[in-house]
Amino acid sequence: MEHIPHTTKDRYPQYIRVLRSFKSRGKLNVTSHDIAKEMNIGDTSVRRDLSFLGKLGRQGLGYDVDFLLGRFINEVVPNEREDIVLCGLGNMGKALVKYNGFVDKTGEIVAIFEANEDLVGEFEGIPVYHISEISKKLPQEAKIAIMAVPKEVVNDVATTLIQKGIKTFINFSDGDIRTRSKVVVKKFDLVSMIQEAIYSSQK
Amino acid sequence: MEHIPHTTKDRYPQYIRVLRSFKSRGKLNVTSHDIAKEMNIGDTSVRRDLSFLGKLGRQGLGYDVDFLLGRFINEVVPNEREDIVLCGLGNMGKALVKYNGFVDKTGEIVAIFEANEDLVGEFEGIPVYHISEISKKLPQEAKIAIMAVPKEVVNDVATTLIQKGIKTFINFSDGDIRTRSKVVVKKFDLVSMIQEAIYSSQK
DNA sequence: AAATTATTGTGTTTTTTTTATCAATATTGT
DNA sequence: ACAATATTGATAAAAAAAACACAATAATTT
Repeated sequence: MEHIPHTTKDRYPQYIRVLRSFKSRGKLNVTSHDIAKEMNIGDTSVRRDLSFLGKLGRQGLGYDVDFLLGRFINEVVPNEREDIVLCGLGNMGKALVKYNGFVDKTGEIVAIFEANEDLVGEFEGIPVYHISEISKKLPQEAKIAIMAVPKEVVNDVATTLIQKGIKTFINFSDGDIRTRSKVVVKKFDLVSMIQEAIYSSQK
Repeated sequence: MEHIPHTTKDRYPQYIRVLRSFKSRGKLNVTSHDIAKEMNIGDTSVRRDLSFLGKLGRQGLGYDVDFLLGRFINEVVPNEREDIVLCGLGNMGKALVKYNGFVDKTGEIVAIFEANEDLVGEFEGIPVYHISEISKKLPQEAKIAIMAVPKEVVNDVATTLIQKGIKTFINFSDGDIRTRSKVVVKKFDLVSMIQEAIYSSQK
């Protein structure tokens, strides 16, 4: 296949976000101009980006939202559904479980690990194990972990998970995950979010 | 001043994040190479980016972490400290209040609005008002709102806030904020985070 | 004190990305 | 059926960004 530019690839997740938004508003068809406006780029760039995935539009009419969304999801998240484990069932952990966002079959939390014995059992239909049981109970297929544990333990928990084969982390803990292993860590950072929001308001 | 490239400006928040990370690790001095490695760009790009803010480094030695961080914060968040209001004190709201991240004097939650009467009073030292009292109790100086309310009400609450002068939203609600007003909305999106993490692991 | 090493800041070149342009084509109105 | 309008996809041109290369300079070693 022809080489896809780096900048184009970086925009893929944003396309999904924008298309989901269009879909949720009941829009069945979009033009490159519609998408471009929402993404703050030029419509030519949108058409160019899309062209790398094939001839997806109809001249004179535009693009089918559902078709385009499916095409992007297939490109960004090829697997049907990822098994995700959650570590930490405090306020953040609970909020994430309840977060009504696991649409598009991207992933599903299949197990929760928590230090507080009182919470062991089940939460929202998902099994909750004690955090000391990670090695024993970690689902085989899980490759992604959401971390919502206190910063004091985040590195120890991560180390155990890496030993058991976790390759990708989404870190909601205050602390950083530092490791020599080649894993992907995506950090949630409220301060950065606030700073970026302030910065955007100024521009 | 000379024109600062768009890509450079977009990297500013990332510089802050990386420098905070260096600082937390006790690093007092960094080279353009150190920063570049952490940001996955070339060291020449780092030096070029920094050069727009002045001659900040010392030849042969590198850059002072504290000085550089201060310089960036001053550029991205010029005000000493922003007053922030939080709407919604469910699991997500509570987690955000406790989030140990309001360093660097970026901002502070000064008031909370919540629909559940039982929670009205105080939380972690911050006054909690009933959500119906936004018009009456919204602090004058507040320009930023963190939204952690259910999707059913997020638009109504946002509308009230906009009328009272809020210009910037950080939206943790499932629902989107749709408005004709020119406000900045930064959306937290767990699905996108997961998708981006999966996508990064593949590359 | 001279040589060596490390590293910044910047002018220049190369590469990448965006924008402009337009033929092709689909839809809609007359 | 024809004209007008809308919009894609692709090629070419322009602009922007990144990488290269190196003089300047600071610290360290011999």
